[in-house]
Amino acid sequence: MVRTACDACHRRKVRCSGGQPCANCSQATLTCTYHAVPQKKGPKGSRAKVISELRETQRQTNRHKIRSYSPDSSFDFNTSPLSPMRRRNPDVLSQQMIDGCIEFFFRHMYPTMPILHKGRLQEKVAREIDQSIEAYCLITSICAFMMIQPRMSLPGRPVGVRTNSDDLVSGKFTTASSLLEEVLRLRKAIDYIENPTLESVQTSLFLFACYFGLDKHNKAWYHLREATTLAQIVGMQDEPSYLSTDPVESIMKRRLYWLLFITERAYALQRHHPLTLHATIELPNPDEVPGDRQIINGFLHMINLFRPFDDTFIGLWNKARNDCSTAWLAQLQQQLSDALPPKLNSTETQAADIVTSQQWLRTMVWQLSITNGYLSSTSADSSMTFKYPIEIAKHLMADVRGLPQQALEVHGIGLIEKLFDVACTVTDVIACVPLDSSIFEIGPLEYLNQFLSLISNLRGGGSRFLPLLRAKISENLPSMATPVPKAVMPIKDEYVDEIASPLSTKPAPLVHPSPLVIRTATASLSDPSLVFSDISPGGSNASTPLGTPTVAAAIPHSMPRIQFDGRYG
DNA sequence: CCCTGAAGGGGATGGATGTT
DNA sequence: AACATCCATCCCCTTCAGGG
Repeated sequence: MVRTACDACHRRKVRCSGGQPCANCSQATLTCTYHAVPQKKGPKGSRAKVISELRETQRQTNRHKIRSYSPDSSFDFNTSPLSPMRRRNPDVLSQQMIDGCIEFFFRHMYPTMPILHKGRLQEKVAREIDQSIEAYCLITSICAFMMIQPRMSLPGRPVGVRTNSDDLVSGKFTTASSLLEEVLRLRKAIDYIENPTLESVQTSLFLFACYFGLDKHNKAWYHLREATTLAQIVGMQDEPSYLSTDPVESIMKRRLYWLLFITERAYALQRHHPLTLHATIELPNPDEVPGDRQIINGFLHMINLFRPFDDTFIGLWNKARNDCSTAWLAQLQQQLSDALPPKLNSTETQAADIVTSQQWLRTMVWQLSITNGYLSSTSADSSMTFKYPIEIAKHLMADVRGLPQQALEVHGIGLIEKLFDVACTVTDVIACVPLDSSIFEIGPLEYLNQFLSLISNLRGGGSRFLPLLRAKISENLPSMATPVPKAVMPIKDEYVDEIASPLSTKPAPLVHPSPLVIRTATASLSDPSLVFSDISPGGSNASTPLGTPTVAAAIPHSMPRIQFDGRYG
């Protein structure tokens, strides 16, 4: 018996002589390949999977038999002539799903991730998916990422009948998990680390995005670092590497590098991680792809925003150094203001991310300022005063108000987390800084109400962040009468397909603020660094085009870890 | 119709691995 | 260590298409 049969012999179920080419392939003039990936052997998961499966199907068919007798037509799929090990499992990744996911990606995600060419990707699906494990992994990881988008429906499932939101959610998340597992399994079989391609980098980025969305931040960071490391192995940080490749690929590669650049910086801020990528190559050109002008302009704005958050800032942020100054911080705030033109030349979707990121980054700089004791109540530069976050909140609300809800929702949990970060900072300011309320046309508390209202209305985060924000507010501002925003719409379930949502009329469970123990800032204002040292001096949300990282960071570090709802963890 | 060869279903066998 | 379970290989056999 041969150790591994070649792909053709496996498919033909004939004895394989081994070797290259094997006797059968040689006789049949076939290309003899050994691409098939052996599956892991031995039992996995719960015991007696097959038996329980059989039992379950028998139970179901027995029940059906009573009512009607119909020929079973559910086994006519999956006739693709692939070796069984590489064969797509149509239950998990059907053609329909691939098409649906690609369509969704280019309709909703492309403006924030303009790193794939639609035609090329479709060609890859048609030609390469069965031939190349790299291509298969890329497409599968894209589909997994689409599956965790709040607005994405599960392709191929009848929407409506018998689908309640829980089914849909768990269906989508189960699908996403299977797809992720599939990618990781297949990747083990190829030496993508020693011989990475552009696809490897893209796949790692999508894996990061998936785990980010699933709130699994160790895995997320691992894959982000994998993406940046592979990018460096491929040489993406060197300008000359963009000359030799095919023009379309070169364009997408350049954009990918900059997307990684932005993403890494946002994540570094949120999670106190170091940077690996720097601005070493030319920026993308807005005019190189017809129709992409606006999108790339928006993309350039994002790059501009994150560019100042270099090793120096991150070093200070992570307390690896301490040589900052008032002037430098004030200049950084100025840079953030200058990074954007008065009128954004971008899509609305991007504008949502850009303005939120800008205000969020200002909040980060402000936090660094206060942590290092550089703020003063009398500074002429408002960015160096204690009340600055209230100004930030005001701007943010003004910027966001003009945008359609959808433009905000597309960014998923990431954007909501940024909003949450800013709101938390504002809460702390209101709690700790004596405010002369006459200065503000609208009271700062009103901004908090607006944040609550906004977050509760956005799909994809309300149920995770709203209770946290409520808890934070009631802990720090007990005087603020139950800060329930007026006209709160029922929080729509984050993952309910929009078509299906009219059917699931049950208002999503309003999560009550759990009895969180938030350590309140108790020190006096005479020592501002103490006051705010436990307000996320680092851990806030960053906005990432992928959605921004997370909550826990924005919460005082001493706070116990919170189970949000256990569904995804 | 028969002959031939390919396809592929069924299943024996055995290796690998998780569970007890 | 014994056992259960899953997976891969490949033999055996039936089916079927194409040529005569």
